[in-house]
Amino acid sequence: MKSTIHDVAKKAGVSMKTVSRVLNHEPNVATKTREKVMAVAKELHYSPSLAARGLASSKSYLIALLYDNPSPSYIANIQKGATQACRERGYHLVAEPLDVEGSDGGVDGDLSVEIERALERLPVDGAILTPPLCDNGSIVRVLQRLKIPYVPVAPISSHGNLPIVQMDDVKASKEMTQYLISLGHKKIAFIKGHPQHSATPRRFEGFREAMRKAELEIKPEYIEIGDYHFRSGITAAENLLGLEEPPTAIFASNDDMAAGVISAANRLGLSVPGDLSVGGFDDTPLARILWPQLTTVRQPIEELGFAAAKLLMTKDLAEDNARTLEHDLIVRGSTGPRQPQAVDGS
Amino acid sequence: MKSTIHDVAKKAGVSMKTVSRVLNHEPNVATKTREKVMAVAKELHYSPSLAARGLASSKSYLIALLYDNPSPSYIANIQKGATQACRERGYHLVAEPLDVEGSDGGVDGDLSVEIERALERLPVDGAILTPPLCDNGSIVRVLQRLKIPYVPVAPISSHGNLPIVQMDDVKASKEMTQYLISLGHKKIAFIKGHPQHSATPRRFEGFREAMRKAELEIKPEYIEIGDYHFRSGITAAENLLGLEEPPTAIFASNDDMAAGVISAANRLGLSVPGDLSVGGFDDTPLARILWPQLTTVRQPIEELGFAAAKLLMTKDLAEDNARTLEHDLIVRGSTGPRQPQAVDGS
DNA sequence: ATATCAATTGACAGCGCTGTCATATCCTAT
DNA sequence: ATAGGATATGACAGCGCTGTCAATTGATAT
Repeated sequence: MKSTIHDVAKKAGVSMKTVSRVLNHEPNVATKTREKVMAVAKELHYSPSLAARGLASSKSYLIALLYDNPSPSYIANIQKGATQACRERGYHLVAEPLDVEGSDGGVDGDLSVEIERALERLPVDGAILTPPLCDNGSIVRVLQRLKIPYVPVAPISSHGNLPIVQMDDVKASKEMTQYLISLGHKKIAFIKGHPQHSATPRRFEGFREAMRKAELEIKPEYIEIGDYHFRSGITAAENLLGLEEPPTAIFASNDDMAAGVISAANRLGLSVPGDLSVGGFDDTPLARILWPQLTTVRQPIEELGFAAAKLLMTKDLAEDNARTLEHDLIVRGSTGPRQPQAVDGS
Repeated sequence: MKSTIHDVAKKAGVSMKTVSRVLNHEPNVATKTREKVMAVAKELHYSPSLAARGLASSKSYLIALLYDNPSPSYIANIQKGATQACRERGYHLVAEPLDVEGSDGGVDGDLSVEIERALERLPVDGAILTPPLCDNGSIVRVLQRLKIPYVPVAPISSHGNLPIVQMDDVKASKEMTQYLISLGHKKIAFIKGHPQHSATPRRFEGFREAMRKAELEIKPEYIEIGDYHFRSGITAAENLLGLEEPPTAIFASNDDMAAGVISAANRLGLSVPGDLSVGGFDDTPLARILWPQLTTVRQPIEELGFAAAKLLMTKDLAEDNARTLEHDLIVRGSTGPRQPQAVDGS
């Protein structure tokens, strides 16, 4: 039933090695031979055994996606992009969820063991490291010791001169802020994310740059510190909107917190975007579910996954070592022009 | 660097075959020998090569997770459970997102080809089929032709006497309805999901059973048809709440629609749960983000993934052919006792 | 002590492919 | 026509493991 390279070789009247060459797109095969082999291979429904190939060439045609658990949709998108890239080249994506928190008490022993066991056994040809894993020393060390090439997605720090894929958080954040400013807002508040997260300082930096450039004051009381969760968005918004001179726009550095802001505003009887404009970041599914729908920044997540996988497979690992992909500012209903004080909309 | 079975055998003073036996938990190995081998293996950091093992035994120790794209969180949870099960047995999970919609115009040719190419090359030992794929004829056919064992997760139809894993939608829905009834509600509306989806009729059935059992009338105008999306929840709620005699509780058959209901209610100035109780289904992340948080049904998704993978690996594929896992009714803030008409709360 | 049988162990081939290196073929320049 | 070099092909070993089956050991019964 299942045909081997031997069958193809015999039927095509060539040696196994030649078939192998054709299948691997190696050079130095006569066009005629190549065509003949291709034809026979198709006819016989031949497809090479990954195991045999792997054993002989010590490659596995497998790429691991290492992740902890940021939002499910983030991972799903990375995974989608990566799988797509893999398909194009006959690779496959192996999912390896890790549990940084779970590995008791922060002693990084457990985690290393977990990942090591998983990867020693499975000789993947490369690994994609998503945040926050890409900044986890013990994981990176294991990878290096196992000599597994990896590509960090949106890491905080540089990884030697390893190529990384990322987006420009600073620029995106700046664009959102500038958009808010262009709507006439001057009193703009910002809600930072979790201090540990790599994007947090970058998103704030973008905000600052835009404000400075527009010569707008950043009042200290307009800067709140959140943790990327819905709840913290509510708290921050309550503080902000309780101020004597509340902001007319709030830029929350992710969608969940922005959702919190909208929720809080609604409860305080403020209309969005009439009384308050709200900007988010990430374009999660939530952004479209909210009412009004959220103006936010779409991260090129799927593209990041695609690029990471491709880098791993093509071993351009030395070429240019940071691929920055383009985001989009998605304008929806949660932002609008600043309303003149003390006058109701419409 | 990388040690082989040969190294272990030599160092332990036994044959390779014996080492192999120990590693595969085969019987008929003297306890003493087993321990000795284990010790040496650990000392040498030995871990078998999947490729070699696969080649020799024609098994791959790989399981494919085939999915289309219900919600990302659904897949993420299935994946998490499945990976966990895989780890316990030295297997790995390969993610294979498929695109049923995308395969042009519904001619199922494309999709078959897509999956076939992916799977012919990668001889997985089994596949987990998530909805809606498990009810897709062409996919099932490919799997059968390739002789790949598969376990459907929550399929509509039975698959011969193949084992499946599922939850009891009818029972869960009934419980939610009974809970609503126990709060004193009598005018309870139901929002159905997308007609194509397997769970839709089942969830409605549970609702009906509970209502019938409580001898409560199901007014035709209290039954709305949605599509599992937020938007349809809004529309349905607007219809329902615009009725002369509006319901005091709405049971939406998933969380997204329930979120729509809450949103619509808020906009109409109704308080939840004061004026209207709202129940959802799925316990998506959204359920905790809403305000008030949603009373809903937690599906045992992770457990389903775990069970499916385990079935595949242990080849109990004939034993009992439907594993029904337990759900939970999660009571949160969106439901409360029925308020006497025309009296405000507190 | 010896036959008998089960438990334990090992020798060896070979899974399907690719790397290495040798060989055969073709073309170009003399 | 012939050497020289490039191009195309093939023979063969072996990747690291497991299946088969034979050999050895130990235990039990006579």
